[in-house]
Amino acid sequence: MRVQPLHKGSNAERSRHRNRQAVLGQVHAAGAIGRAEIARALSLTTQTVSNIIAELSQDGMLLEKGRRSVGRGLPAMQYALNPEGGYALGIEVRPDAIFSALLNLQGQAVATERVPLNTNEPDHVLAHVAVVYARHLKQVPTAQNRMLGAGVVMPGPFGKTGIAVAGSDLTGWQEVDAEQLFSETINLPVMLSNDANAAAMAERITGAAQDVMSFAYLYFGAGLGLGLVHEGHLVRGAFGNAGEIGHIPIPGKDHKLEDALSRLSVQRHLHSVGKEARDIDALELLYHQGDPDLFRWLDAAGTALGHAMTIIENIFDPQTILLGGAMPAAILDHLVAHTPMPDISVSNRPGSHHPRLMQGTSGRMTATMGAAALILNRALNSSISHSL
Amino acid sequence: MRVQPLHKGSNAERSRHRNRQAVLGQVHAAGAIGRAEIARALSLTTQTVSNIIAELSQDGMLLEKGRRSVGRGLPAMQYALNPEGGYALGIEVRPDAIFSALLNLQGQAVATERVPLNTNEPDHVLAHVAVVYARHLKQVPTAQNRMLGAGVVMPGPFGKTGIAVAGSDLTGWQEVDAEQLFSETINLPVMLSNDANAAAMAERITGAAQDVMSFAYLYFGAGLGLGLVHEGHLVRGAFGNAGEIGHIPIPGKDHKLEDALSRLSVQRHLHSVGKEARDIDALELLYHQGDPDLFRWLDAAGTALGHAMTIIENIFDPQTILLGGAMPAAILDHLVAHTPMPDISVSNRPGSHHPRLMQGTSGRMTATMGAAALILNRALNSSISHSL
DNA sequence: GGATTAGCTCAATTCATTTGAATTATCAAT
DNA sequence: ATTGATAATTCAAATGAATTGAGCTAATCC
Repeated sequence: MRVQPLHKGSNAERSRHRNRQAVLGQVHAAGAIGRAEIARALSLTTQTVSNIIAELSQDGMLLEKGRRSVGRGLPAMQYALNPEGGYALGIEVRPDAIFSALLNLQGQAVATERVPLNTNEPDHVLAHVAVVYARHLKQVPTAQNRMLGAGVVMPGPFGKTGIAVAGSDLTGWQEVDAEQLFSETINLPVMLSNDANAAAMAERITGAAQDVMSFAYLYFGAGLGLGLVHEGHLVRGAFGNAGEIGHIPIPGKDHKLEDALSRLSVQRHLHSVGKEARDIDALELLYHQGDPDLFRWLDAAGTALGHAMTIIENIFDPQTILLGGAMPAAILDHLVAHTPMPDISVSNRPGSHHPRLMQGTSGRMTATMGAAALILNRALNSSISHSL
Repeated sequence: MRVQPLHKGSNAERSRHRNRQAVLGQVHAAGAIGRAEIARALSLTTQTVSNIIAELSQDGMLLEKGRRSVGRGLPAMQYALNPEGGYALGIEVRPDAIFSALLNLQGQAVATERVPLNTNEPDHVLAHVAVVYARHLKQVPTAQNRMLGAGVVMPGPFGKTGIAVAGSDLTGWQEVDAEQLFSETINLPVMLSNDANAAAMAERITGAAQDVMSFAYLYFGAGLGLGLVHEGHLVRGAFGNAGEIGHIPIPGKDHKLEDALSRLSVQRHLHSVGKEARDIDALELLYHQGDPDLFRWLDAAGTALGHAMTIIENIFDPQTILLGGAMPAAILDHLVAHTPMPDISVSNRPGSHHPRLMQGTSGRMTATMGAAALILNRALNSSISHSL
């Protein structure tokens, strides 16, 4: 068996590529920044950064934002990302629909769409994706020649495993190389991921975790997912299935974590008392009405969330845990505010800079935009050389 | 707040440094390998690799191992790591003793020592470490000018947390910068880590996980630790305390995982029935005698191990989980052979290349040698530029 | 025994960075 | 208001390390 090298060798051109990315990353992180400051941060000379910035401006990736005087000396010309300098497509394939979002370089959605599906077999899905993508490009003509790639979110786990997500699985996707298929269909580099990982990346690019290097993201999707970001990079696991936290057994009456902590769980609980909450809005309404059954569920969910936190904190020691996904913001708020912090945890430390539990982005499109964020992150943060 | 860049910029010299490391890494992974093959693996030209190999041979890091004919063409000159080309010091500080090991570039221990401690306060420990290090250098004079660095293992968790390891904590270490202190004392670059992470690195450098990029290592130390290696790199967590798995609550009569699965646990269990097993050898003896009390513990431990596996596999999705540390090999063997694999897991996949649970290195020095392996790994595998 | 294949080296070239000097714009002190 | 210090930036030359292309060597294949 051939042992694959961790990292390829470096040469002048690969250095330039890496430095371009690093410069973009600095600009993204700072919002607006001058050449000399970037040079200091990257341990490069101003001359080098100057050359790279000239190149990036030429390519339309950067915009001049005027000079900013901060003390003595020549005020530095500030540069910012040109939002129209690059675009990333985000595709989320669900059993019954495709969600799609086109993000610009600053992570803003410039086009979104939802396409219902009759069948979710590969050919059918791919055809719809091609059509949606074409529609986005027509809507945003600037994106035509500036596509960085596409992120695709599909329900995990990938490959054959002991977990069968009854009913929610896609048919006919087990045996195919989805990344390859999408890449051929839309003629872009594709990154495949599960919903939680993608959502975590969205938080890192534009959301609550922009300056957080290591964090965990508990994501309410169909079940309960976990996105792990360690030192700025996704922890995907050897087979891309890291973060299937919902299936972990917990002490208590419910068998698995997601039996107590998921959208399905709350819907089942409400159903058992004769109430229905078809979607996020319905749940939000019940919450604002102070529905006692919903609050009973929230109590149990909080306990489960405490267990999840103990596990995540002790195994992964993140700076913070974010809570987000397809839940009403009010419910996420409530959980963040009312979940008792576990004592027995390496994260139970005095004087911590970040709260241990924070609210992330809420809503239906979180994972879709996260899919695109996977690509943006690669363009702005990647230390791994692109496959060229 | 200044956002620290993920990666510094690159230039010709940093490229060379990186390429040198990459070449060393290839040689280490292959055992013996020719220039052209390295060049292919790293996407460099043979000329470049040739230059680097000449440099590394000059520096005494590589040895020629004769030509190997594999087919047509000029047989390639094989190169291997010169074991005497570099050394790493491993220090393990325990409450009552210091363990120390000097490893050569191939990961073999060329000197080991155990120094009992009266007190484990910083000054005292540092003085002993300096003495032991000097003794090693006298024993292995070649190492004098070829020290790559020192790895130090101390009982975690680091910093103030909600976990207090009653009695096993070191006194006076909470407020000091241990890495800094060790580095000043022995005048070497120092990497600080907990036992499980270090042991995991040892498995990757010389042990059962040499060609495994992502794995988890369950380590029997004082309690139960977890070392995580993801894509060849340790996952240390934001504050260096990742892997404190022992404190996770599990379903069942025991509160925490390490109440059922640790050396302390088996000793307590045996004590409760009037038996004593002071050390590893005593445990091994009981095992070979078929002691029914020990086997009762093993059954419970296996159940707990199953829980641990479910958590690790579903959160981290590793290629395999290794079991090692300060336990008799026979007991590790037994656990590996008799633990039922959890069904509900992303790792429960047909046709997997690695077994889901494997036996790692057993014995008292595992973590100590792992400490040194942290340094070797940096020299052979690191993608992160050394602080120069 | 000649053709083919593969490993390796020499010398020249190329790429991207660094170095050092010069220029410009601002602040601060006289 | 003038002068000096400071900082950002650019220009041109030098440097470091990789690539390119030609040539040599030692195996196997036919």
